[in-house]
Amino acid sequence: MNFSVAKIILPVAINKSFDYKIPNSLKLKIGMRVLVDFNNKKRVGVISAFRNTSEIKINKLKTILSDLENFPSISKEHLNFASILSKYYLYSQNEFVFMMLPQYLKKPRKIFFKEISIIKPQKDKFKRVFIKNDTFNKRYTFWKNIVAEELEKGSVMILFPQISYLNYARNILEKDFSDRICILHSQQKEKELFLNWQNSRKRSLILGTRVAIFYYPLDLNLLIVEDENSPYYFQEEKPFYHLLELATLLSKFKKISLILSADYPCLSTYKFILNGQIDFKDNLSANKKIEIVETKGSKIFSPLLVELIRKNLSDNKKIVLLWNKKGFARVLYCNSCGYSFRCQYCSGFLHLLDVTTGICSYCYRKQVIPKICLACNKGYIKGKGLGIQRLEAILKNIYPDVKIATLEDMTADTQIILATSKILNFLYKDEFFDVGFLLDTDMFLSQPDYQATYDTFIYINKLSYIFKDILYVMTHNKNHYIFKNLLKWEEFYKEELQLRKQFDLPPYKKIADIIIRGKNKNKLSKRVENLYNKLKQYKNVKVYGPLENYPPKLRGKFYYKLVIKSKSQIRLRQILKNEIEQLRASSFKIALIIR
DNA sequence: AGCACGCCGACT
DNA sequence: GTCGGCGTGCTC
Repeated sequence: MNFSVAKIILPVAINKSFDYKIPNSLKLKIGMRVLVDFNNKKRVGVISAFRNTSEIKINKLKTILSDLENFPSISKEHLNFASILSKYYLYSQNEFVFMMLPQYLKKPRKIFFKEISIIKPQKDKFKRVFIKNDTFNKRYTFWKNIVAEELEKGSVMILFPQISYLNYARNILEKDFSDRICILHSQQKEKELFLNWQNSRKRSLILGTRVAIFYYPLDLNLLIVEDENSPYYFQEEKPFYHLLELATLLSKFKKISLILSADYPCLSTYKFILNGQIDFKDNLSANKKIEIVETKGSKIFSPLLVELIRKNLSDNKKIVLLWNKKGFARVLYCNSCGYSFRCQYCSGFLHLLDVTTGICSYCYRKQVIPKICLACNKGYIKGKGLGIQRLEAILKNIYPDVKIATLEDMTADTQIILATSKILNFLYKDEFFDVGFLLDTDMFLSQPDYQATYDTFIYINKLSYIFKDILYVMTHNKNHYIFKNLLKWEEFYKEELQLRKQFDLPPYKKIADIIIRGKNKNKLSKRVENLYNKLKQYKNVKVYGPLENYPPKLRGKFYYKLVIKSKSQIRLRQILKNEIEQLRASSFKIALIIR
């Protein structure tokens, strides 16, 4: 049948397609890219449907200018999935469709594809399994055969939290699947990503970061999320999705299996494991050596620690001291009038980067710090709070003959290395150290965030893989419940879940932080108040606020926060979608964190 | 989303 | 007077 009108999806932030007349000369299919005149600009659009009538007067319709390909880049199924996603994420179907197109295809290029016939494998069951083991290598040996089996019938996608991890895994997987591997991540050049995308359309093994899920091939047969507890899986900008959610949605939509693979599950996954919604395969872990050392007094380098380090040095061990604060001092103040240096654009204190430079902890703007206070003209500027650089200086005093350096500056003969949590990247380099000392355990535990204990648990356990001999965990508070079950993870998880339940926290209740920023503080607070009153009217949710966000001022803009709690994640997303979409065309910007 | 249009306040 | 920030409405 010959249709006269095509519905075209264009890259705009509204859930709406636009009707165009079809010229006789063109053979078009759903999902094809075409060139159209939209708002007096030539834009690439994607055909979503064919009609013979339009709600717009036929003589007002413009005509499609040209086709841009011989074979559709987007399938009907992808259009459908984009529509499902738009129901509760802060993006329209249109925007999701364009997320599924590589950048190269968003431009008006005419492409001739080699036609490929894709046979969608017959799948009819959504199944989730969690595979637990210490390292990627061990987990891989477990699911390698499943990948090989599923590749017989279609494509497999494995997602990684970071590009460095992806490259590390690629080296391992290439030995088994070299001819099938396609890599997709956001830092590839336009052309490169397009070529990889093209290769990945059929019977491929795709390795990618979180963006890759939008490029899934039609014959996708199995989805694997590696290192599933990684914080990198949360997209902190629009459309604010968590990859685990998206992976679950896609697997359900396509009725395929989802393998979650990590050293430890995230708490919400563990809750699903407990109630039987996720299968669980635990493979015995290696024995970890973690020792909790109670420290007393305010000195970081207590006599006990000094001796412990000295003993390990004399045994010729390579030592890493872990301290997660950079720079020299954390707060700069005048010892006479008490004036403290803050960033003029943000609300943050300046940290001392080197002898004369202060740096804002939020915007990284640098500022010269005078010796004498400019406020009272007589006091000297002093620093409070230890940064890793100051720690290095103290250490060189205690051990004058020992080679000490930071992780960035270390050489082969460095004996004591000072490192921040960045050291976790060594997990993907297969490099190990002998002995570790976690010096700032208490600071991790006292973060004002309900996730602090869980995050510390994961941090300590991940750290322990890096050390061949032992990881010493220094604390003033040995009675904290985290230490009771540091090596018995299920005990820890059960206790943590119980606390979360007791205090109405995730994964029992879903929480959204709505963060609104704007230049005009008064107008902003009125707007936030307004939104609060609207949100309050919904049933079965609790709204808190408005609160000043932390930091309350950043790069010259003010930040307010509303917190909304709900039992149902979907309901929460729908409410947010309703209320926040209306605020789009205002001078205020919104960020969302949903946990 | 991006853009034009129209309204109001502040200031060469 | 007019420049520019911001709210509103439209795009086939």
